[in-house]
Amino acid sequence: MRQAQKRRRLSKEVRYAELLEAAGAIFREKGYHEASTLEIAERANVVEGTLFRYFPTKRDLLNKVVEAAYEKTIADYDVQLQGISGTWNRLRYLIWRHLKTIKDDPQLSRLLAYEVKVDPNFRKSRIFELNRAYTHRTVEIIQSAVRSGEFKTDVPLSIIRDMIYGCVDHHTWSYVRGEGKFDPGQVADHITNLIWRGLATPAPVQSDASLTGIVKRLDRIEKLVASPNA
Amino acid sequence: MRQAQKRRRLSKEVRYAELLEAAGAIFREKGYHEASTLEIAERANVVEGTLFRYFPTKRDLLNKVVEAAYEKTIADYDVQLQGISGTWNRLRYLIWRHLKTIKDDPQLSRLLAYEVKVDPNFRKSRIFELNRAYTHRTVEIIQSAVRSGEFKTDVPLSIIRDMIYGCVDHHTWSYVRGEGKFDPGQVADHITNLIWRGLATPAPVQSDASLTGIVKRLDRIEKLVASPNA
Amino acid sequence: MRQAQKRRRLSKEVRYAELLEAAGAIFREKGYHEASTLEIAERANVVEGTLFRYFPTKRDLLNKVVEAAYEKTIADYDVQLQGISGTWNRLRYLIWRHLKTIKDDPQLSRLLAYEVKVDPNFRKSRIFELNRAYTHRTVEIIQSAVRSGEFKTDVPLSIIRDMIYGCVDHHTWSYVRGEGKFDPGQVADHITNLIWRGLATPAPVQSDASLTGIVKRLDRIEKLVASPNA
Amino acid sequence: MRQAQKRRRLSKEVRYAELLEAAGAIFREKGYHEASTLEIAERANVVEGTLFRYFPTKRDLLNKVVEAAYEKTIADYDVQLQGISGTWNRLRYLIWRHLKTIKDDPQLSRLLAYEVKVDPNFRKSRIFELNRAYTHRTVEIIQSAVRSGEFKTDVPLSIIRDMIYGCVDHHTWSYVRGEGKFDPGQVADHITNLIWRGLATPAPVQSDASLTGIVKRLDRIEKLVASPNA
DNA sequence: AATGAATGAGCCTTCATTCAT
DNA sequence: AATGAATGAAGGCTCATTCAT
Repeated sequence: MRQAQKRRRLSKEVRYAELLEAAGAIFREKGYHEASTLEIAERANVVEGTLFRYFPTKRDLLNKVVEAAYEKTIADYDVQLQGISGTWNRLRYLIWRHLKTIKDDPQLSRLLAYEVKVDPNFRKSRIFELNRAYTHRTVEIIQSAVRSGEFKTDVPLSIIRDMIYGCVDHHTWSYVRGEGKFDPGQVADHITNLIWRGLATPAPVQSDASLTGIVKRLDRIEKLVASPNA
Repeated sequence: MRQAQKRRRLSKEVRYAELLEAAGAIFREKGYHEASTLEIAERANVVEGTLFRYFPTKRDLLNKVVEAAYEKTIADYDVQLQGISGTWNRLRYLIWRHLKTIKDDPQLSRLLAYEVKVDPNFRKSRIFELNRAYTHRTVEIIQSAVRSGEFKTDVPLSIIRDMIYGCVDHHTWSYVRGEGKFDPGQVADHITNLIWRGLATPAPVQSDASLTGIVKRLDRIEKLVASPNA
Repeated sequence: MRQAQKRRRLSKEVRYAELLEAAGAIFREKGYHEASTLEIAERANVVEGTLFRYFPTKRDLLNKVVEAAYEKTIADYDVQLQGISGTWNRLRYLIWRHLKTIKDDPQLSRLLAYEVKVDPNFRKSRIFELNRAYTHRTVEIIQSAVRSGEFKTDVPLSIIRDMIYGCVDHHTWSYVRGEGKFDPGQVADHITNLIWRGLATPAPVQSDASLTGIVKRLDRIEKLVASPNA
Repeated sequence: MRQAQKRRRLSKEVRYAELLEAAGAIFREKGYHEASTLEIAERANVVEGTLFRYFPTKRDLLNKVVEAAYEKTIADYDVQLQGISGTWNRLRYLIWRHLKTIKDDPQLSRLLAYEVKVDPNFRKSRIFELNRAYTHRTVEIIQSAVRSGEFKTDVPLSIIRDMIYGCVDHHTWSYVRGEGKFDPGQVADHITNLIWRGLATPAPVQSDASLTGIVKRLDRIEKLVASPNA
């Protein structure tokens, strides 16, 4: 009762989480180099020494921060994707989702791009794997469109993937710096359209030209127009 | 003869150039933060103090390094471009040229993207202007294709530009890190094709009343309805 | 026993005090600019980094040194003053006390006057407040003498105060530089007399001229002569 | 005609004077430590090396600056004084004149007090001599008043001199710092009055045997006994 | 007589990390 | 398991002064 809350005894997990969140906040705010382990420790209400009992180095702490956030971010990714059909729609969802992630946590993106990826050991890190898996979904969509004959094949998939993610990076750059803005929906549409047009094989194959086909499609349109959010 | 090269007196210009090249080498090798002014000075065979007689801050030195290299790189740009005609050809040249620049001096690109652009004052710097002018040429080509009716207009030019440069950045990323490789010619072809197909209007603009005409129009409508912002 | 005193672990308070005393010694000896944080740290048997864990800047260290010494110096000031009555006696005590402070720690005075007061932020510092309170006692004594009619009023109190402290400063200047000497008692007498004569209203009022008055005063004189320190 | 004003060839004296005035301006503006020899040289339109051909050290340059200004300031001093008679008037003129000097060039006073006098070798410098001569005039006036019986003698002259100049220093301190103001005429009046009253002997020097005579003498004794050092 | 490039020692300060307690 | 005092190496930068030209 004398001296309040001295030596709060927390479980390893809780303390770990607190450190992670403190580090996340500071790193996001200041970047890696400008952040100091001292202020991170202070924010987590521990002394510096304790920090280093949980994370061997500052760099490792950064990696863990980004890793955790990244994992959380892409958790329900696949779930959502299962509910969406059609190449255009699926592609568009992925791109939109990526843009939204940046919009919601731009500093995380900055950390990933400018602090984590810079590390010489990046390719051996878990984040690299996560990132690979993350972007690979795009590739899969395109691959299956290629297999079904919907898309042309003479452009390597990696180029298409880079085009999508690279475009997003460039386009959101000033927003991430806190200087601009962007509309995830619009940008997603534009990118998807450009990619789609660039890849889609000429019309003949892709449509059913019979009268019953026309009727079916008009049905679909009617539904879409009646409830645009469905 | 005993103690060699004490107080080598050089003209301002020569010493400046030597410092710039020393700094360029060290920055390219280690990046901004890992480089120290001491080792840069040592490499240029001067004491640290001398370095600061030529460049007020380490940051300024970095900027000057990148600026000089950048300026040299884009010097004969326009000249070459004048000899090339046709939207596809001109676009492809620009992209190829950009890729080649990265291939020839990958570390410069890294410095530019990861150290220079990060500076809060970047937007006020000469490099920013150079970069703007550099990428704007692409926009101009597309603009004139739009005006001539060769290209569609519904995608903002900035998106197209970001798609090109973003794709290049992503695609060359591992090379820049010293871990991969790429073929500027091939990549340029692919990107140009993708963009070109995504934008080029179909040669005959048939507006007929045949069933296939109807189907095409329905295609367009459906897509529009599905993504109202497109 | 091999390598002595590696990582002597002291309590915060002790180390703080040791740093303060080391800094005090060096600053007194060399002044602010000529002192280096390195030698201060060395004198305190710590590395330079440790010094800056205790004091954010060199300037702050100086301020703390002077503040601590100053506070100690004027601690029992009021206590003493309460035991002394009569305008002349009180004034003389204050002046003598000030002179004695300089005699006992001349370098502190130099630091205060030539290093601390020079700081643009001096007026916001605690030392400024202490100093104000310190010199204000003199003003209070004179004020009450003015109220009781003992002193004339046409000279502003600030001038009188400045005359006292300014005279002391000038007179002790060479001593502070280590080049001269002075006798606090004598100087205090002279200054007090000069001020007193310059302010005291003409005699008539101040004495009781009756025989009984004379007897009373002779009594007092006898007592004083019998025990001069009473 | 090609390259304008390269290597202005000036006589030694002119260049010396230009350097002096440049240094004076910079020192006054920034003080000794904050001024750099580079900016002084630049202001005088010479290179740094040239500066050191005229003045062996930065310190010497400061001394010469103050010396020159000081000499100029006290040049017509005696001339003026010859036109004034009467102790009060002469004293008042000296004090007023000193105050005016500070008012006109406060930064010079600051340099003298805080940069020049601090130099360990100050007492061997010409400025010290000038300063001595300068303040000695006050002593002379008082001395002659003492000889003529106009002033009392029991307070050392140095105390009186220090009281005058010290009071002025303290009183003008905030003005010199750019924070306050003062009126030379008024302040001169007050100081002169205080000193004058403190020293002037009462007009009739009555040594009588009446009761009041006894009382007065008892007054003096009592005070002497109370403060034996007086 | 002047230049001006170069020096070099030193400045204050930062901070990830260690380790005695 | 936690503390927190201490480290120590390095960091960018300044500037009076020198001296080859």
